Amino acid sequence: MVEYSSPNTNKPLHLGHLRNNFLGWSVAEILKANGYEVLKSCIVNDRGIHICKSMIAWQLFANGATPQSTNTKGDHFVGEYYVKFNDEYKRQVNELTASGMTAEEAEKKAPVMLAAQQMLQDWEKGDKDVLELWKKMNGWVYEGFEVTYKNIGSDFDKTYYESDTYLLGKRIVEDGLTKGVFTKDGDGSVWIDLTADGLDRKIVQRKDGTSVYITQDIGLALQKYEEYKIDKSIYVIGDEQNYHMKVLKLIAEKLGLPNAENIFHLSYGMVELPSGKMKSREGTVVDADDMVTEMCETARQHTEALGKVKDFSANELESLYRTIGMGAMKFYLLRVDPRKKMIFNPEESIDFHGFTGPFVQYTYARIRSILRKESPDEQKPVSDTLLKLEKDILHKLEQFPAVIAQAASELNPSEIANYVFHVAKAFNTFYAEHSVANAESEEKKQLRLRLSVMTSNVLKTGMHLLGIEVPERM
RNA sequence: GGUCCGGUAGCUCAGUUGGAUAGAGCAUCAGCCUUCUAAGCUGAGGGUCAUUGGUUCGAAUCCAAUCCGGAUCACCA
Repeated sequence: MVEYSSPNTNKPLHLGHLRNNFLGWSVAEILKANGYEVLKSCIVNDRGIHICKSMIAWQLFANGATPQSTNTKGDHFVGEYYVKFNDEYKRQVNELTASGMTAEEAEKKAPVMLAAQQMLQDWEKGDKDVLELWKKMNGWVYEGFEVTYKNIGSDFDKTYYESDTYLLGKRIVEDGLTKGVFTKDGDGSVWIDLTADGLDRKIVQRKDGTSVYITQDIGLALQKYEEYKIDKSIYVIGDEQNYHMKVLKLIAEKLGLPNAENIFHLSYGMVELPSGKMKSREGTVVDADDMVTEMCETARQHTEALGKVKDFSANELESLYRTIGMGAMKFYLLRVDPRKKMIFNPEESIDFHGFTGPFVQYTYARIRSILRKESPDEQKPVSDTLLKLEKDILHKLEQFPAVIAQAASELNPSEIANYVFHVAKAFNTFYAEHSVANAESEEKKQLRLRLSVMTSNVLKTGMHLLGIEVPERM
């Protein structure tokens, strides 16, 4: 099982989430290509203090506004209130410190923060009004996410909701207490001591009895196993959570959960801006929806400038722009080693030349153009000698199965991206030097037609493993 | 401070089970469209592989130290 995406329902998706989504989807496909049975799953972090924050802000500032009334996409609408909460929180903290409170005290006593904490307790108690507001606002976010997921091609076989799994987590905490894995402090909070394993003491339940982040993860780990008896549980989660995942696995082992040793954290690096890390709360994020729109727009400009598809219908054009725009974006995010952090400079938009998605797509379209005019004839003899550039292509093509296996064993789609680029490069070099249609002999022509078919198949299959479509013409 | 990750061309990245002149793409410069799509092809310039020491016939790759950058160690998620 590959768990990926895992959004919070308090803000829209950004570029970092896109890396996660593309990576998770691609890893799942690569594993399938190696014969594994794969389930794609998603845990929606739909409850918790962060959700309450946007709910509080909506109550305070919205005056009943809705996504419909403001004509805003639902996830963006709710995200605005998450930002408003943090603005108000900062303002209140400043006010309190100005009146003589220490910063630490002010952060705990700010009225909006107290209100959010109270709301979380009310939520866990099942307060009717709180639950109703929660459902309403999450509903808005889901409507927004649905659009984004459809755009970027993310899909899931199973979606889990934290609001369903946290109770199982809390039950496991109870069990752990009786087993002596966890201990309760004087104030009622529950802890696990991992100092013997080189880590720290970690809280698993707050003194007010509400659950923390890791509580639901423990519950989910068990639930996944009980439902599907999975033998490998891959979590596609950012490397900022390395410690958290280490703790999760350790706790699972100490609790004796049946699948503890199958938990694997596919840790990927953050996408950073030249100015540093993206922060939702400070508005320094590259929004996922904006990014998609921009890429398709850039694809349109390039396509129009080249003027090769003037006979396309409006629908065909729209679909082509999406194919190229998304191809450029996915390839860009998947071509580097997932474990490494990467820097994205919004000033320099994603390239369409060189080591890019459109380069590979272009090579494919070029080959299809040849094959529309002529296809190999199985009856005719094939040249039995290979020129250097023909041999180069064949040599590359032969590596495909090994590359797929390698990508699977490393859970690394960049292996595929690099490979597919080199195949395309080899074909283009050949293409500039030799002609297929006007080959020196009929045998040569047959050979080259077959090479073309094989190359186009490898490119198409390889790109599919990255979640990228290839166009017949561009 | 503890733990973990990283530092390769102006920029973004490959290469790290030790092996020949360290590779791409972008950017710069010079060429290539009367024949299958120039989103392409060919070539040039550009590197003390952070630094120092060690192991080795041989180090970008292994070891140690140092410097620089980042993540994390929350009753946030």
